[in-house]
Amino acid sequence: MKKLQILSQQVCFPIYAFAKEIINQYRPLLDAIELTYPQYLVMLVLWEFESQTVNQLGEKLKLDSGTLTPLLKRMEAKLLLTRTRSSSDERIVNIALTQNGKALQIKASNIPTQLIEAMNVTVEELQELKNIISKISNKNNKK
Amino acid sequence: MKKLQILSQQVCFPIYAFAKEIINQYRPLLDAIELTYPQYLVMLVLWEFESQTVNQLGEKLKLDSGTLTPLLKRMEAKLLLTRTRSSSDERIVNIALTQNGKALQIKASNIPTQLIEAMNVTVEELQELKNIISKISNKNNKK
DNA sequence: CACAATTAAATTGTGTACAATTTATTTAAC
DNA sequence: GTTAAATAAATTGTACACAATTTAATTGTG
Repeated sequence: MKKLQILSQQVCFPIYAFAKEIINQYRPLLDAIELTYPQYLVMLVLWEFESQTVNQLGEKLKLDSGTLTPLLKRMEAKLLLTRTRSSSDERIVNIALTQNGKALQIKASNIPTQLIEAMNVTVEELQELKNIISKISNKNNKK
Repeated sequence: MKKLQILSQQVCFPIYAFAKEIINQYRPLLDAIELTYPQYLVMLVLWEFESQTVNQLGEKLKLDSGTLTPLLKRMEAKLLLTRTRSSSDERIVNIALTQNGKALQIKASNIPTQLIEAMNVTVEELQELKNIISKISNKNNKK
């Protein structure tokens, strides 16, 4: 049993470290458009779906309102998006892109390619990684 | 190019989400011994190496002193470890386990097995994941 | 030997991440 | 139709994570 309590034997630590490494590789690219990685993820969703509730964003990005509310307020302050209470249901806050936010998509368009270059990986390798993760994740989502 | 700017096409987001998922799966197990995941990683290193400098811990865990200093102070407050300035080089702080810290290894011994059970994965799947990550990571470490 | 360069931690400041609670609104049950 | 249950965000509090700077000690060079 003791063998499982050694860092080099850990199977989860490399994933934790690799996820951080990815975010660190994104950092200089995202600095150029003044976004953090989680903020960039919000932009990806909004570029695709135009308008989203806080809940919808949270489901897609696996983040709760405790994380999203302040994050979205910072993005609102940067004039990237608007936060508007729904008139039909005052509990819901709708997040929508501003012109600024929409325009940013063009400036960000080369980031995916740049990241893959910076990480010195092939799309195939990342795809392989993605496949294994989704294989593992899906087992638990169908409960 | 636009296709690469869609969340579902992102290859890095699943890794980011999966890393968080792992930590969330660890949480209830680690709550029982009052450790966070990064604190657990520190314990793994110290169970293996007995004494480490802050730098050595940082290299192994890919964390800097800005993260480690307050984290180690919290662990010191919990009487798991001691922080002692090296007498031969006053810049260096040595981290060593207390009896409490050593004793915790036994209480933590079933966590790896419990985690794999909780995540509903096989060791083989995690090993496969680890292999791909190390294949990718190693390409960049030999510069 | 003095002093610049380097090194090791600590500090400061910003931004997640998430549990737990709170507030406000809506829906459901009686 | 009023109150209880449920829902959506926001708030509060704790703990990373990391860039940038600071502090203190050590090493290297002339």
